Amino acid sequence: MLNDGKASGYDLKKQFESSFAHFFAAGFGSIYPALSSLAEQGLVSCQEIPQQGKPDRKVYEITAEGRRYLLKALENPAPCHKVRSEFLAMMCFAHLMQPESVETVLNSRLDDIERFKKMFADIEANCMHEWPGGMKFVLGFGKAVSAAMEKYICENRYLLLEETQKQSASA
Amino acid sequence: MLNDGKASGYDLKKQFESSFAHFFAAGFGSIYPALSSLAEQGLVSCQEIPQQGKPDRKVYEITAEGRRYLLKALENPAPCHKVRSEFLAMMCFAHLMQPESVETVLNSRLDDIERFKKMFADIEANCMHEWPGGMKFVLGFGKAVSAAMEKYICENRYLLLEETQKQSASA
DNA sequence: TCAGACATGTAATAAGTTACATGATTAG
DNA sequence: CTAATCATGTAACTTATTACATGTCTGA
Repeated sequence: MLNDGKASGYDLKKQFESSFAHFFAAGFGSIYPALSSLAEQGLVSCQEIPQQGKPDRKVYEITAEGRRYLLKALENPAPCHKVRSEFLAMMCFAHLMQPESVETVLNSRLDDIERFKKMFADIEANCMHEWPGGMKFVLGFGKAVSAAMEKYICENRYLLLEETQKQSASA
Repeated sequence: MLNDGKASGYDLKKQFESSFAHFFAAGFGSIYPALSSLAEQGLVSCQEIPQQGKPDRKVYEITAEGRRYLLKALENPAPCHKVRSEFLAMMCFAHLMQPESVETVLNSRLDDIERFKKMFADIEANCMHEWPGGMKFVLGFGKAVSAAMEKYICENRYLLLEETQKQSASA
């Protein structure tokens, strides 16, 4: 991310919460130690800007060595793409749940997707023009997958509810 | 998984590599310690079956207490669904890559998706009938999302390649 | 006046991955 | 004869999450 310009840990966190949110999570507990470690290795440099009332702002910038390192990292021919879904794990056992409980879970998932869609629209309206094609591709990917998930859930939720109904009727 | 019947760690691993592969990864290093810990807590019981030439087969079975624990765990109203994609992270920087390198990455992703699709078809043909609706929903979810990813990549890969071409032309 | 943005970090814990360690049987 | 399947586990290491710790400024 620093390859696209200087930033503080706080700035990066905001990116993780917006444009990167659909495929990569990171909290302060990962970001700050990572920046320190990168600085130690000489892959980024750090400029401290004194401030009143809050900790000094530390603005990080990628170095020439950092750029070389990034380029080498981009040579990985088969980067992974992993999903870890407690949601899907839970839905495997929908027949053990109360129908209202299944509804709640489904709706909360749909809400998450809705939030992503709003975020995508926001990003598209604001900062998309200044982005390279790669970022557009990645944003579009998120939109396409979100839309597919939403459509699938809406069209197939009956599969889950039928069974819990049967369950609660026999119980 | 033990709720659907007895199994050994080895058996569970096979499930993680087939029907669960698209939303939950686990290796032996996670499975065996987890089974031991569950047994210690009394949530599963273990029956050791002696064998020659290989370690005793340990068949685990869920206990009544384990079932109660599962039911309580299924009350979580907002289970998470996380994606961690080195693939998408890499594609953000496609403009820094060689066009052939981008092609390689894209094709390897497409191969992965193809493998998933074959696996889904296999599962559907074999064991699907005996499954509860939840498992069918989850399998269908995987199929829908895989299809959406494949379609998106095929229709939008030009976004990535245009830029690297420009890059290599100007270089 | 109260929430939220700004701004950094550490420490403890939890979780996950990888390598190591062993070895028979079976199908191609 | 070779690769895969069966079958278990531990130890070391890497990674990520959560809670803690602090405090100002701004807008509603």
